[in-house]
Amino acid sequence: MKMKFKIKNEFNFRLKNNFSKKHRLKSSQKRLFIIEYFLKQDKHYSVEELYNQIKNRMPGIGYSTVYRALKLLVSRGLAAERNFEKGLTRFEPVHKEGHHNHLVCIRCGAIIEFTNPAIEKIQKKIALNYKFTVTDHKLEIYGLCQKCKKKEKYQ
Amino acid sequence: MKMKFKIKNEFNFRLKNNFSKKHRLKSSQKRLFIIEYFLKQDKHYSVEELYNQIKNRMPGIGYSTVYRALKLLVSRGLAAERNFEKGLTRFEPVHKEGHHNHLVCIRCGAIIEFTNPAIEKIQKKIALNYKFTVTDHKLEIYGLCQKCKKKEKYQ
DNA sequence: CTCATTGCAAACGATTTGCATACCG
DNA sequence: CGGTATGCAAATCGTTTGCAATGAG
Repeated sequence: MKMKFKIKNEFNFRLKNNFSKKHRLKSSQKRLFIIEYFLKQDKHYSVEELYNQIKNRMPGIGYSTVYRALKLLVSRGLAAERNFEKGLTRFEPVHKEGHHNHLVCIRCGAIIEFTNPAIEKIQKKIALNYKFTVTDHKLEIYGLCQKCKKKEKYQ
Repeated sequence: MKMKFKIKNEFNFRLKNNFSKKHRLKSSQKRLFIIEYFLKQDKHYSVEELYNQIKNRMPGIGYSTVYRALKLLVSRGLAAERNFEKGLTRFEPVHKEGHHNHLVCIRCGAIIEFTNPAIEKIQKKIALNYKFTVTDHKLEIYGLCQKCKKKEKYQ
């Protein structure tokens, strides 16, 4: 059973181009499934989390296959690695520019992305000030989300 | 040979108070040496880096002693853990409030701290907007520092 | 003396890799 | 067929801990 490669969106388009053409990858069934699932979910997965979810939907899959698929996406600029918690890498799909900011709930782990032009602007100014050429940046605000705040109250 | 505990600055003052009194730690010679060295240098050390430097100055010291001294500082609020690179924890002295922002050179690893009231303000606004209670935040700008930019040119 | 601290080696958890096998075009 | 992708188990790397020995008050 082969999987047809449909160009549903920009992701798949970029995948097709980058994978098949540029690097002559054979885009196996398994890899495609992992990648599509990951991109579709659009969450911040650790390798293990993604592996567990994929495993249920496609039994027999190996941890390293998931791991390597994610690494592949990173190397092609289609995913980014994050280190919210120490000792654990999370992967997020790279949709577009500007998604470098996160609100992270320290209790339930919820992650909210946001963009803010004002902050971007200030960052550029600061970098300029120190004569830095910016390649990347990230802003993370840690705290309690609304839900967890309420829970804390009644404990 | 015993080491006298002099109150040179706020750090030592807090150390003395927190360590000796509150927790009845015996502040051994080795631990004091590590802590003083770490605080004086005021850099972003990994355990290993600090260990290597200390080892030269105080042979026979063990890795875990350095590790535990750093953890101790963190638990007393005198140091903070950072995860600039993945899989590696760096420790920085906590001098005062507001030092949560860093410029990190991706080539030479140089780290510059900075504060910016405007950014702090915007962060608060964003958190409020999502009904988050902020406990911590960090902003990291990655790029090439002036020196490394020049080097790149002539390679 | 009593309890904290230390060094070592071993345990740990996440990440990465070597290799034989399966898969793809 | 010739090279890529996969699964497994083992290697790696940073971090953490158990424990017997040492040090401090």
